[in-house]
Amino acid sequence: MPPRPSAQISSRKQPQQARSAELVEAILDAAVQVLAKEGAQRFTTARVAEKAGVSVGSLYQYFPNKAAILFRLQSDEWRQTSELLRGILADTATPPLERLRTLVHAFIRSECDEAAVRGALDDAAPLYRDAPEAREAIASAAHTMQVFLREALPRSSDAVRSLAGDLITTTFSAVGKSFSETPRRSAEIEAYADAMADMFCAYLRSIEQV
Amino acid sequence: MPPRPSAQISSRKQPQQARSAELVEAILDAAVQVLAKEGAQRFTTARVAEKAGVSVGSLYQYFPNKAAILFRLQSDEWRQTSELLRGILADTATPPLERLRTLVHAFIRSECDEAAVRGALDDAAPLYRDAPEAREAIASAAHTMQVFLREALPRSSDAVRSLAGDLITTTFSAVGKSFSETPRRSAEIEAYADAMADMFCAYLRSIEQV
DNA sequence: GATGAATGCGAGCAAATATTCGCATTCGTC
DNA sequence: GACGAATGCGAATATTTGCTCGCATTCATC
Repeated sequence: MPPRPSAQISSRKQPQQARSAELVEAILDAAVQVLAKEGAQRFTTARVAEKAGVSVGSLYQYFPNKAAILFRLQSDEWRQTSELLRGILADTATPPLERLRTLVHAFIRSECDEAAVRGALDDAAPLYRDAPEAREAIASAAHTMQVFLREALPRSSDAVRSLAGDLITTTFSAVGKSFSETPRRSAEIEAYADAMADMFCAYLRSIEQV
Repeated sequence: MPPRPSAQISSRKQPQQARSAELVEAILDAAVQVLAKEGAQRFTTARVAEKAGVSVGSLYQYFPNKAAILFRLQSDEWRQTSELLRGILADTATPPLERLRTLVHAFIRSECDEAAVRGALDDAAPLYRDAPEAREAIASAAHTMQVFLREALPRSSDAVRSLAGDLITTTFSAVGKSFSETPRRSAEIEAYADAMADMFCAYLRSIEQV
C-alpha cells in the first residue's frame, strides 16, 4: 500500500546490458496493455510484471515504485505531444490560424486513438502528478504557444497573449481529457475538432487589435 | 478492497427517525471534510465514519458502499450547478451573450470556491462515474444549453446548435475541472473567466448566420 | 573456466481496505 | 414499563496492495 502520499519518481538504476534494456521495454509495453485493458484501478505492479513475463523483483530494480511507471508513460506521451505541437506551429509557411486548425485536428485525433490508455492514465494522475518533473513539460508547451501567438497576434500586449495562450492550452488539454473518456465516432471527431478550431480562430480574431 | 469494478449506487435504506436523518447528514458533512483534507486517495469509509463520530456499521446502513457516498456528493453538486445554469440562462430580460458571460463568471467562481473538494471528487470519479444515474444530470444540462442557444442563434440549424452546445458544455466543465486542480488568485480567476466568455461570445457571433 | 558484477526471481511481509454480522441501545406506541 | 422495530455499534474477516530480500542465474572479462 502507498506508505507515503508522494513518492520519488526518478529511476532506480539504468539498464546496462541488452537483456535488461529489453526488460524495461517489456515492462513499459505491458504497462500500457494493463492500463488499457484493466483500467487505472486495477493497474498493479504484479499485473504489469505478469503481463511482461517478468518477476516483480526485476520490475523494482528499474522502477522505484508504481508511480514511476505511470509517470514514465505520461512523460513519453508529453514529449510526443510536445513535438507534435512544435512541429505544426513552427511551420511559418502556412498562415497562423490554419496552423492552429491543423493542430487541433491532430491533437484531438491523437487523443482519440489510444483513448483507453489516455483515459486510464488520467484516472491515475493523482499518483504521479505531484512529481516536480511534471512542471517542465507544461512550461515548454506554454512557451511554444507564446512563440506562436507572437506571430498570430503581433499587435497584442504580452499580457493579452499570455492569457490567451493559457486559455487555449488549458481548453486544449482539458477537452482532450474529456474526449479520451467517452469513445466517439470518427465523423463526430472531425466535426468537433472543426468547431473547436472555429472557436479558437474566432477568439483570436476578436482580440487581434487589442 | 473493491471486490467488483462497478458497484450499485442506490440507497440501502431511508432514514425514518430524526436521529438517523442527522446521522446521514453528519456522514455527508464528514465526507466533504475528509475529501477536502485527505484527498480522494485517503478517502475511506472508516475515516468518514470517525470524522462523523459514527461507527462504520451505521454508515453502511444508509450507504451500500463507498462509491454511493461519493456519488451522492457529486449528485448534489450537479443539481446545484444545474440550477445555477438554468437560473442564469433563463433570464430572458438580459441579452443572451451577456447572460453567457455572467454564467461563465458564476461557474468558474463556484468551481474555485471549494476547489479542494471538487478536485478530490474528480480524482475519485472512476469510482462512481459509471453509475447510470449520472447520465441524467448531463442530459439535463445539455437541454438547458440547447434552449438557450435557440434564442442566441435563432438562424442556425439544429445540427450547428447541437455541436456548439456540446462544445461549450464540454469546454466549460473540462476547464472547470482543471481550475479546481490548481489554486488561483481571485484576480486571475476574473481575468480568465472574462477571456473564456470572450472566446464563447466570439465563437457564437462567428456562427450566428450559419 | 573462473570470478565478480549485473541481472533476475518470487515467496513472503506489512500494511490498508471494504464490508459484514451478531449484539447492544434507543425509539415510538400501547 | 413492555414490546418490536429501528438504529447504532465496532471487532473481526477476507482481500488486495506495494514492496523487500535472500538466493539463483547469466553476463562480460580475463
